[in-house]
Amino acid sequence: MELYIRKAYYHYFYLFATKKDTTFRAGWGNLENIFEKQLLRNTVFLNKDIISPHHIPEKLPFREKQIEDITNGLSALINNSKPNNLFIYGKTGTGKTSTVKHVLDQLSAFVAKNNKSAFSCYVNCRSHSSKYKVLLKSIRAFYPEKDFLGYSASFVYEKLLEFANDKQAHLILVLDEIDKVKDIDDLVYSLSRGNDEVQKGSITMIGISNNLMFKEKLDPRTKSSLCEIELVFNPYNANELREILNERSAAAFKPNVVTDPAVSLAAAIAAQESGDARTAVMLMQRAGEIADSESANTLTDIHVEKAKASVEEEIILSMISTLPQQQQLVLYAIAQLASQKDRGLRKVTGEIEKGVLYSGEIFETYLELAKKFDERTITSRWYRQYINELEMYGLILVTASGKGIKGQTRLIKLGFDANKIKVALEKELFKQMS
DNA sequence: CCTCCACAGGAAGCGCAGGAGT
DNA sequence: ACTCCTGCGCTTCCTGTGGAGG
Repeated sequence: MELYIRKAYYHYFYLFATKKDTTFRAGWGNLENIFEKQLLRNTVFLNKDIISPHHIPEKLPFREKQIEDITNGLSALINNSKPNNLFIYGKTGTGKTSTVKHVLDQLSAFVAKNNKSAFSCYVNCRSHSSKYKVLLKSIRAFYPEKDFLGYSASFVYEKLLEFANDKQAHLILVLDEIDKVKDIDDLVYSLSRGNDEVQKGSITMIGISNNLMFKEKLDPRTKSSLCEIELVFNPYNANELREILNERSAAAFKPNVVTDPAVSLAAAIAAQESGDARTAVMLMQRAGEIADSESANTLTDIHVEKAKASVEEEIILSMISTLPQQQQLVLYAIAQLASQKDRGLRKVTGEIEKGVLYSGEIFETYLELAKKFDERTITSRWYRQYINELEMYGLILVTASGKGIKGQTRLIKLGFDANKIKVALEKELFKQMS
């Protein structure tokens, strides 16, 4: 199968290479017109970037206290003493990263003005998931002209200390998603040791995590040195989300485009899901796109309602695309069983619900599916592990079996619409088969 | 009350990949 | 270039649990 695709690919390139001189250039004239048209097209947006989830706003409403706390924690370096390490916890979309970046921006502006020596470096530990990788990433930020790839971990570490010592610098390492670092105890120990060794500068860690359990798993010594100051970012409530959206909408959309019910609905949906500002912002952005496609002049709650389905789909898709293939098959087995009519009409806590499945029957279906797809199978033990993970991700709901059911099993229900998940999984699984 | 059922989930260990040390 | 080490995904084996049924 792969061979055929590769052949088709070459064929395509062959055509492209030979024909581009004629067709491609001939198309230029049209291309300009398309963009011209795009430019003239009516849009509700003023600046779309501001309503994108990646945008970091200058003002962070409802985070004044956290900003103050972080600033206080770091303020020691103004007097050339060593700041405290910080540990920040909060669910996704509660503004942890934005707030920290905001404070560091302010700090670097202050430092430049007042001739202080402080450097900060942001490391996302999802992609830099070991002590070595974290050190490498930070040393690159401090010596941008030199590449230390290939040097040993201890050398990179010494180089970091040397930098702090030579420049009498205060280094601030922001470790986002710090729970992803495998040898976290080692990293924290080294960095706090380093902090003691540096004479006039300092090394400060700001750990960010959305996993509260992570803290409990740490070595007690690691915990006490990393969590010198602890901050919790609570989820936004609907009112706060509404205000955030209002503020951003004012800059992102043209005046008098966004209606109040639209903002209220987007805030309500996001607050209900998790208090996640990212979801709220995504909803507004998508609603704007939908309004554009309808050539509407105002953005109403109907657009937001439509955006909800699309945003939800996107979240599901991004979630399941990161799952291992076998786990996708397990989820597919659940979706398939749940989408069968009148399947799993079972009593849960007194009430009859639809689509409630036994753990055992899902495993059997999974085995059949794997056979059909010609894939290897995992054992039932690991299958249970996968089920637990799927529950953690919120893709399925799990309850323990009670009276009326023989033996001890678990009742499993999909967290989202079965057909939507099925379609998304088919896309994903088919992609991997080829 | 005992036994069976239908699982849950802990512990140990195995093979592999990839990084570190030499 | 080579060994050694370690984390990861997974299997094997096992003990535990709560209800049905005799």
